[in-house]
Parts: sequence; C-alpha cells; structure tokens
Amino acid sequence: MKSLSIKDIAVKANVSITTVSFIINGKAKEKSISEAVIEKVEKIIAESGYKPNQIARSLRTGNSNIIGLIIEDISNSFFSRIARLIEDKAYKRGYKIIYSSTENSIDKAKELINMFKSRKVDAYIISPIKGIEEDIQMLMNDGNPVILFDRNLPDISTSYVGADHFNASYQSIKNFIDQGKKNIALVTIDINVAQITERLEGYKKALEDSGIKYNEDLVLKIHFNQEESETIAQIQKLLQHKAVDAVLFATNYLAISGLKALKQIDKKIGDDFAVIAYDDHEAFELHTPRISAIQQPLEEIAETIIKMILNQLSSKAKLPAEEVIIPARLVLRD
Amino acid sequence: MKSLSIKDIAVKANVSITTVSFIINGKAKEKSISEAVIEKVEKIIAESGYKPNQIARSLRTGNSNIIGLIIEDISNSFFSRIARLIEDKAYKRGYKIIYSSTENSIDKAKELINMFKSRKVDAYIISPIKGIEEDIQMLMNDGNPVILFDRNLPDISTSYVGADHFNASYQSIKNFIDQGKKNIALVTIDINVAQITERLEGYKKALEDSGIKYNEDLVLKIHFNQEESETIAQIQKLLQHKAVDAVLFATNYLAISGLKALKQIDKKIGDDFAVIAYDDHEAFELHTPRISAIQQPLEEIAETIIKMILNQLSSKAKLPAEEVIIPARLVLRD
DNA sequence: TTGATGCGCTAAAACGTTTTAGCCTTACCG
DNA sequence: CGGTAAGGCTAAAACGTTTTAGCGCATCAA
Repeated sequence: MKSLSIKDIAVKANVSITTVSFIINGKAKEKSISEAVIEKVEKIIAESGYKPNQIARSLRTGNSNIIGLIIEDISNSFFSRIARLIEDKAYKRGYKIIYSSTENSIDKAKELINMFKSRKVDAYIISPIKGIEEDIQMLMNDGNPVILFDRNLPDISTSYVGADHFNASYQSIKNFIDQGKKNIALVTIDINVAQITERLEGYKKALEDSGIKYNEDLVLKIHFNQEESETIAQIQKLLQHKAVDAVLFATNYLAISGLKALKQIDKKIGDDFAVIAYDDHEAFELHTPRISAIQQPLEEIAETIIKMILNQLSSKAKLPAEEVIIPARLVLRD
Repeated sequence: MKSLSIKDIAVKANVSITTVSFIINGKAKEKSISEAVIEKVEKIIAESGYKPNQIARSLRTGNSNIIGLIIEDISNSFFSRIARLIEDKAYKRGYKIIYSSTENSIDKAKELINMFKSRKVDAYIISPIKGIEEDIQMLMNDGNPVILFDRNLPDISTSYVGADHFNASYQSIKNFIDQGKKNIALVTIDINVAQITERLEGYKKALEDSGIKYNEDLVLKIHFNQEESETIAQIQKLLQHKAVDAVLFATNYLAISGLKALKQIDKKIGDDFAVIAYDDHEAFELHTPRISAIQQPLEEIAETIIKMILNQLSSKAKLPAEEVIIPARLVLRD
C-alpha cells in the first residue's frame, strides 16, 4: 500500500502542491492563503492521516532534524543514562537522536561518523576517542555543529561539556587523606584521553599538596579492553598488600570489577580500608557497605549539551568553541 | 563547503552519472562497463572521498537500511544490553539502528512509530505496550517487517521473540518450595502485558502444583510509574510480615527497590528468607549475600530477532508470523 | 486613467540518487 | 552482404518535498 504524498492531498483538495506545502509548514498566513483553503486542506490531512515523507524533506532542505550521538558503549550505565536524558531533551525540541557505540574502536568511530555524515545529521554529539581528531575536524570544517562530551581531545578546538574530573579526583583523595589514609591506590585505565589523565593528575596533586609522595606501585593501569577476569586478578594483586588503605577507581566498571575482586580476598571495606568509585552505579548504593562515589551531574551535562547544540544550530554564523566544565559531586556513603 | 555529488564524480571522470552509479552499486559487470572505466572512476571516488548521499538514495529506492528499535527505556540495563547486541549484529549486516524510548507512554510510542514511518525505516523491532496494537497492525498492513520482543501483544499476530517467562517463574517458585518455603511473595507490576502476566501465572501454577493455595495478600502489584520511595514503602509493608519466607521480584528494578527496602527493615536474606530477581543485574552478583536471578538469554534473543528481521527483509512475500520462546536460566547464588 | 500594491494562489526547478529504455558500434552468423 | 547480438555507454524520468518567481485580479492613490 503506497503511502500518501503531498500530491494526493493537493488533488483531493483541488489546490496546488505548493499550497499544501505552505500549509503544512505553517507558512500559510505569511503566504496569504485564505482561511477557507487552510481549513479544507487541514481537514483532508487530518482525515487521511498523511505524514510528510521526511526523507524527501531532508533531501530538499538539507537537514534532517536528527542529531547523531556517538558514544563508547550504550550498555554502560553512564552512557545509557546520559543518552536517555539527551534523547528526551532533544525530542522535546523536535529533534531525534541516532546513537551508536564505538566500542573504543577507531575504525568503528570513523565509520560511524561517515555514516552519520551520509545521513546528513544536523549535529554531532561525540564522546570521542583518540585517533579521530581529523575526522572531527572535517566535520567542523564542513560547518556541522559538533560537541564533545565526557572526553575532550586536546589537539582540536571543539565545544566540550564535561565534569571537573581533576577536582573530583582531587577531592576524593583529599577525603582519604583527611581520614588519615597513607597508602592510597588508584585503579585506572590505559586509555590516553583527557578525562582519564585528569583523574590521575588530581590524584597526584592531592598527594603532593599533602606532602605524600607519589608511589607508582599504587597506580594500576588496566588495559582498556582486556577480559574482566584478568582485571580482577590484577586488582587483587594490588589490593592484597596490607598497606593499601584506600583506593579510588577511575571508572564505575573498574569499581565493579574491584568489588568482585575484594569479595574473593580477605580485605574488608571499613575503617581500615576505604573505597571511592568514579561514576555512580546502582550497585554501589546497594552494596554492603555502601560504596562512596563521584556522581557526574548527568542531567546538567545533558541539558548543557542540548542547549549548546541548539544554539549552534540556530545561529547562522559559526560560534566559537566553548568549554563547559561542571563540578562533580562526591557522595560519601556509610 | 558543499559535499560532492555523483555528478561531480561523473564530470571528473568524464562519464555519465549512470555509469558512476552502476559502479558504485557493484553493477558494473552486469551492465558491461569496461574495466578501464571502472578503475578510473573508482580511483576518483577513492581520492575524492565521495560518499553517496543516503537520503537521496533512500528517496529513490524507498528503503533506508535503517531498522527502528522501540523500547521502554534505554537506561534500563536489560534494554541497553539488548540494544547493544542488536545494534552490533545489525551493523555487521549493513544495517543501522535508530532507537528510542517510549517511557511506557502510549502517545510517545505512537509518535515514535510515526516518526520511524516517515523516516522510512526498513523494519521495526518493538518492545510494545498495550494500546498500540492498531498502529502495529497498520505497519504490518503496509508490508513492513515487524518483530516484537520481550513483550507480546495477544490481540495481534506478529512475530515475537521472548524468554519463557512462565517457566522461569514456575521454576523459581518450585525452587523456593523445594527449599521448604511456605509463604512465597511475588512483587510485580500492574502493567497488563503478556510477559508480566505469564510471570504471575507461573507463580500461581507452581504453588498449585505443590498444593499451596494462592494467597492474594502475598502478591504486590506496583503501579508502573510511581515514585521509587513509594515502591520501597509498599515492599517494606509486604515483607515485614515474619511469615513471608521468600520473594520473587518480577523485574530487575523492582528487585533493586526491594533490596533497598530490605536494607531498612530488619529482615535478612539467608536461610530463613530467600530472594530471586527476574532479569539479572550487576548489582545482584555484588550484593551481600549475592542475589539469585533469572537470566534472560540476551545474546540469543538479539540474534534471533536479527535473523528473523533479515529473513523478512530478504523475502519478497510476507512471511507468516513466527513466535520464538527461548528458555531463561535460573542462576542460584550463595 | 494609470501605475503600484496586495491578495491568493501556482508552475516548475531543485535536492542526489537509481533505473529503464535505448543509442551507437562492432562482431558474428548464415 | 544483411541481420542480429552483444558490448559499452547515456538521457531522462522518477522518488516527495520546498521554495522562488510570478500570474491574474482587485483595490487604491494620484
């Protein structure tokens, strides 16, 4: 069953395609179409259930009302939550989101960018990985609004929204120190991307400011896509040392692996051993004892991203890149 | 900067648009284009980085290579995990996924369907809610492949993939009974959709088969979109009764609320009180004690969905509706 | 009376593809 | 030598919109 086209409506209403188009797009007044015709056409449209073909519309206008969202992994709760918020907010403003996961693969990320490009998305929201700087630069050169979030790429100048990773990390370590901890470990990941290195820098700076010297043995860098069992083994090796009296996990999935690791060795979280996770997770609140976490302000991040995107979309001129750093919140539990 | 069109390539190569199109679409041989021309054009395409405009292509061919996925909530881990799997598998076969959340709203669901329709997606994968039967029927009447998953709609005949909710529920309750439990509660949700009622039926049947009579007071139906605090309060009220010695939660987020509820009242999970959750979650493995759960075979569900979709897409004729029920797995912990 | 202005509407081009139908050569068969 | 087939290519229509330019008429000011 062929679906209706604007032509069918025009024929039924006995007016031209142009007139129907004007009415559909709310330009009837401006184009001085008579009230009678407007009503007639609107009635026919409502009765027939006609919906404009967005593809044809996109082809003609060059924009799609779609925003492309590229993230690392939709099944990671940080991303799925932010995706949900972004989708929601975009939706309310008449935009749809297409999202897709890079799985930390440069090739996949590039492919996704190309795919979105050939689908003519109106704007890009990207949680980037190293190695796609050129592609992103090209998008911007072509005049597309691009906003990076969560992770920033130092080598190009894009708009960026993210949490204050450095300070969040700094505060967490300070908190440990205030509790009298001496041997504070950091479990992080070996991806060389700003937000991860900032967390390391915050760790270092907090130690330094408190006169504790940085000990490389206390920093474990997990290879970013290794098997979880191996991650657990490595974490166990690190934490087995009696001396380690606190640990900051640089991502929530590392923390989850860490908690699994702790279950198997004889090290209890409590007065003698403290834990903070970066990025909150439902499991942390439920854990016994409850796990402290750094909460990124998802709602605020999503809102900021959408606002920036819409700004860029509605301004003809290319806006200068803008960086928004939003404070994160350390939630202490138990 | 305007992006290249097929025309630019044609001009550069000094051939017709048609020829370029044939080459792009791998029809060169079939259309007997000479080796020399093929090479020349391919070289130019590669050098220029030309990518066909998918919108124009869609407009002309009528298909988009996009599959629409409609779910309840992408931030729910069950859906985000399955979305990731589906995306992945579809991607490998050259299809993209657009997904969007209904948030259990009939209006939003209808809107989404319309949106996807006007975007001419090639197929629909839907975790439906009651109230959109007509819209789904219309999609099918128009000849679109439609596959429901997770939830089935009894009133229409669509292809469906889902876990064996009845049996999973039945086995769980049987397991409780085998442990000697007498007062087994069920915390479920008041959505009237097949997979939820099946879980209730499995519960009832297992009791009946064991000669335990069904006690309505032990079944708590939570209103589907109420505040979590209220849910927690209701669960607490139910479980506070000493007599209740086991509980099955019908969804993972109910179980999470349930675990929160238990933290606040003096009821410990252990020999005297057992818990099983429907749909696994990272938090359950980490919980102390670890929480048993019914695992839906996500991988298998995703794979089945994609296979069915591709089948329907590649067959000209409309295939008969097909229902695939996949056994779920009860994972007992601690 | 004339020229300008506004009203109500429309024809046709354009967006970038795919695909049908067909043109011109050359080769081959009988 | 005439007719057919195949090889190598292309012109143009079509997909469903939006938008520019402009038509015919009535009104109005000078």
